[in-house]
Amino acid sequence: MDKFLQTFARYVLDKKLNITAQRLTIAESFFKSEKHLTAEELYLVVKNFDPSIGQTTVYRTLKLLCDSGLAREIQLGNTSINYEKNYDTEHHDHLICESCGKIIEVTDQSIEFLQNKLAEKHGFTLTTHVLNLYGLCKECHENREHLLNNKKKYFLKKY
Amino acid sequence: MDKFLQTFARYVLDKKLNITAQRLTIAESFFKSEKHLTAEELYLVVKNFDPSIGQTTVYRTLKLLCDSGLAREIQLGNTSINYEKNYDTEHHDHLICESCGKIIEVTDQSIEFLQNKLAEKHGFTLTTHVLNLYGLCKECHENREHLLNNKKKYFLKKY
DNA sequence: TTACCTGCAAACAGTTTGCAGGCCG
DNA sequence: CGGCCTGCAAACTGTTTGCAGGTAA
Repeated sequence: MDKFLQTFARYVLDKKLNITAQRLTIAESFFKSEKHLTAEELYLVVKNFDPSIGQTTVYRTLKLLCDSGLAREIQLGNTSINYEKNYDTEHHDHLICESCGKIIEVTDQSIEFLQNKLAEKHGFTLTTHVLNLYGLCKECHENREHLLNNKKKYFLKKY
Repeated sequence: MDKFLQTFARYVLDKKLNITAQRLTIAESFFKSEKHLTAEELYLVVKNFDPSIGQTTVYRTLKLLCDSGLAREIQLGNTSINYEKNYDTEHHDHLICESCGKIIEVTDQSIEFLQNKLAEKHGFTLTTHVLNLYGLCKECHENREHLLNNKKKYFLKKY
């Protein structure tokens, strides 16, 4: 973890920018977090540490983290931007439960391989990709069985 | 095309809503369009037909079209929501050029198959998925060759 | 000292909502 | 006629920007 802070610090210095308490606090909170946070969510976490930090600075620091390659923007819902760690980890895809919001990260080499082949076929040079699979997780699927039954009844009545 | 208008009209009536000139104009413009429009873009098209239509109505009608299953929201860039036709077409993935913005629609059965297997492995029941491949199209890749060379020089100088 | 950094408030873009009047059926 | 529909303006959300004062090096 400190390793990432150091990487971040080095990047900041390289760009002739300053290392500040705010930037370190925000970066550290980001590295510590387990989830895909939005700027808003990270702001709330950071504010617990140091209530004087404003959200503007969180936005700006997240942008810095992305520039440095340590973070990455991802699109999960249609609402706002989530930020994901982008170091020390393979690229991964997401299984997203539309009911409880749970997100499972997965990697699948054979899918990656086919994606590359597909891009090649169309003359594309890939830089990145997004694969989100939306649906219901096992638990939610079971809980919703009765809802589905209701829907079935509705259709039967209708036709 | 008229077929889709009729489907839309039937859906509207089914929901005990009214068929109005605005809704028909907006739906027709949407069906005619070849691209993935945003609400804003569709509004501009519609305004050519009938300048009295407001964007609020475009938003509301697009929502109706989604409810009816004839349209679908998709995320392409990080900015706004694009709407895509969702009828009479297979599901398709997108190859997106980050330079010129060109979008190529593709389908790949073997990738779909692997996605389903992946979801199954995690107990997920899929409803939909998003696969966007970002990169450079052939033309842009070639045009950017010299830019890449400049970057290389930069790195060599630095290390 | 000098340029960068920060928090605040204001601006902004995309989208949604409240409302008064209008139209469909 | 009654409830749905519309356009307008205003509200809202997430994000960015201008600015005056503060801080790193």
